[in-house]
Amino acid sequence: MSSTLFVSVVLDQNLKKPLDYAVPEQWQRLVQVGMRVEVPLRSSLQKATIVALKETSNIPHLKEIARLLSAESALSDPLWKLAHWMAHYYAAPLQRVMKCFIPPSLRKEVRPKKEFLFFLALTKDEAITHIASLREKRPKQADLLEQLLHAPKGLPAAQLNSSPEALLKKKWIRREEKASSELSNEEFFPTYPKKLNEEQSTCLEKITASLRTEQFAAHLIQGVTGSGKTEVYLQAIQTTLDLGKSAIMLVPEISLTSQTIERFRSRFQEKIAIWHHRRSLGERTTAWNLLKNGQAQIVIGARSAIFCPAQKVGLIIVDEEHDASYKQSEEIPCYHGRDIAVMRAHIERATVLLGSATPSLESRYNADIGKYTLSKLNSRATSATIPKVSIIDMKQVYDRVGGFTHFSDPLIDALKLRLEAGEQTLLFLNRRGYHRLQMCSACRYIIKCPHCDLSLTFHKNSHELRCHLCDFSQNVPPLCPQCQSRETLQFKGFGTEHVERSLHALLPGVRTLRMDRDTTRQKESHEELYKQFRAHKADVLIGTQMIAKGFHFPSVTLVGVLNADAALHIPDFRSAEQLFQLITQVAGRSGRSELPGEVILQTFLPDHPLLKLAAAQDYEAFYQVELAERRLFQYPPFCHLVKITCSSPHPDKAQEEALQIHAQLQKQLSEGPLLLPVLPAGHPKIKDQYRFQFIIKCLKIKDLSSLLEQLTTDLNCKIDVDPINTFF
DNA sequence: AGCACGCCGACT
DNA sequence: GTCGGCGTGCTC
Repeated sequence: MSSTLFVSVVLDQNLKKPLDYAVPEQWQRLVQVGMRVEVPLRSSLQKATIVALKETSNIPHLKEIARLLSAESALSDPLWKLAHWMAHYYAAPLQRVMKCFIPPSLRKEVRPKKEFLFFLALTKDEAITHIASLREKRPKQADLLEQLLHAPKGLPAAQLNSSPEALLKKKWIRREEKASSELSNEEFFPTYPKKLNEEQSTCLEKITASLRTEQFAAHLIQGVTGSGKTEVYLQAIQTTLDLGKSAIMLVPEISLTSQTIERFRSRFQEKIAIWHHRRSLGERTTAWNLLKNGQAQIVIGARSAIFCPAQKVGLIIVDEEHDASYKQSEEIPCYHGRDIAVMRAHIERATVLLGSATPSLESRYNADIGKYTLSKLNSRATSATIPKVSIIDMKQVYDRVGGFTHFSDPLIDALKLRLEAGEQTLLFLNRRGYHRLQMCSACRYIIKCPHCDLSLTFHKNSHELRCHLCDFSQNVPPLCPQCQSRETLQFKGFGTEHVERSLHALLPGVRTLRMDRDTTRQKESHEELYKQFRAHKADVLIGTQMIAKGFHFPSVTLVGVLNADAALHIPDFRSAEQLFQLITQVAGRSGRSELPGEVILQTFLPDHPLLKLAAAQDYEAFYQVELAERRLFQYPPFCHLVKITCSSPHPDKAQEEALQIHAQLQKQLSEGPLLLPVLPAGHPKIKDQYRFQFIIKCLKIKDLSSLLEQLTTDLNCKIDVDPINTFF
């Protein structure tokens, strides 16, 4: 082993550029790329990761590394390669990329979460005596003793009514370390592999074959809702484990519920680690360690789970690969979890499995040109049939009723039938709140958020106006803020709250639940609502996007989409695709067991070809039409897009910066990449930041990366490679 | 003149 | 991220 005199390190704190340090003699043979170290910076010590070993450095008078924090590299070889690829492809500073690979749980050196259980250390009689004597002067201690008296199996600290210190000191109670929740003794009712139908087994055979080759292979499973994709996943994972390798499974944020996890736990028991952003630092450290030392061979998580240190990765699954939550758009690096998954599989010589009922155009196209192996699952695995879909022309309804209504007659009739039959209904409306905006009828003033360029939404439950971009809220003003007229505010546009209220007016006694961001603010409320509806505590579930995804409600037989055309008004190349996926997904909620399902799409554009395709549930036809459009107008998958956004509290400055970068790129770019003009973003102002942006089209990101990388270091802008939308 | 505040650049 | 330097603008 040669000795290293200098190293480049990336600091944990937000410093874009790597810094060089000298290596003290005793460590010169020990240092490695990926090691965690502590280095002096100005007057303090900072944690950092070594990113390069050097024999020379251009910087004079280097300071020395202060401490080695790990004995070896924190990242495996493949993960290092992946990190560098990411930094290059997404034109992101290595520092930001390292943030993904070395999450806060490691950077802060959090110890794995320890949970304690508290027990009574006395006999029952002793306890009762003590409770009596404590009751007067130390009521809290008495309460605690009493609580533990009734809990012979012990209680975790979180459930104790008062702090246990005093009683611990007296040795009246004792505590024991609980096995970490990851490897809990909780028993899961084990399930066994199900018999596959012909489509499923053909698909699984292809996957098994590529798993055995131990070479990179990509599969796309295009399977209608209920076609049994998950069972294929489960058996593919089993094969992976049998080969002595580990598996990573990505699921959309929203479907990471205990239902999903239990399904996997009951098949694979303790070998599973769970990885997502809502877990505490301690829990994540536990999961990380289990994977790192090979105790867990399966990890299930949202997009960030793709960076976890699973050993010897053989299989990576991306469920619902078209789902937008895989794309990180707000923060740098703006990566796509699915694309990282494919690249990681490539680097690890693993098999990657993309699954969806409505694959993204990109993935399906990759299958068409032979990059991915396509397997179709067309038949529903259970006896369930594909639901009947009808389109209702709301223009006619409007003319006949003489005004706006949420519910067309066919929808009301269908609803009533379900109520009588004791079956359930989903109503989907992609807007929350009560009224969308309020306008003064005297002066036409629209009440806007003071921090964003967006009208405020009226929420009836909390009786306030709220901004859906920054969560600012205020009371409803008694006068028009502009012309001071009284009682001239008109409310326009309707959201889920209004639908719920109207439904109660229409069908008195109907039991409803509402599921949108307002009712799912608390941590567990999402799952709580879901359980309630499944337990038939309500007849109708009204909700936004989030009710479309992944849930299985056996007794839902009707789905109403109240404004099926909403997405068509957004000027974005992906609108059509997103609408098709959304309608297919909502429709998939209906009739998933023996009962036949029905879907009603209400729209003001009943003749729109896209809606007809969506109603016919004809993915192939949709794909051909949409692909032709993309080819004609040069959009992905026929090119790559890069979105560059500049923001500033001053509108002129934001625009100025964007124009400057635009001009600079224009000058440096050769033929090929195409720069579209600088425009205000779809939301031109968010949280007091004005935003200007432009799009670059190019055939290969490679042609752009070196230029973009230069932007990240010099200028203040956000680069989004392969953005999920071009408008917002 | 003296100080508070915000902006900006450097940090090895 | 965090610190310090610098310029602006306000107060004493």
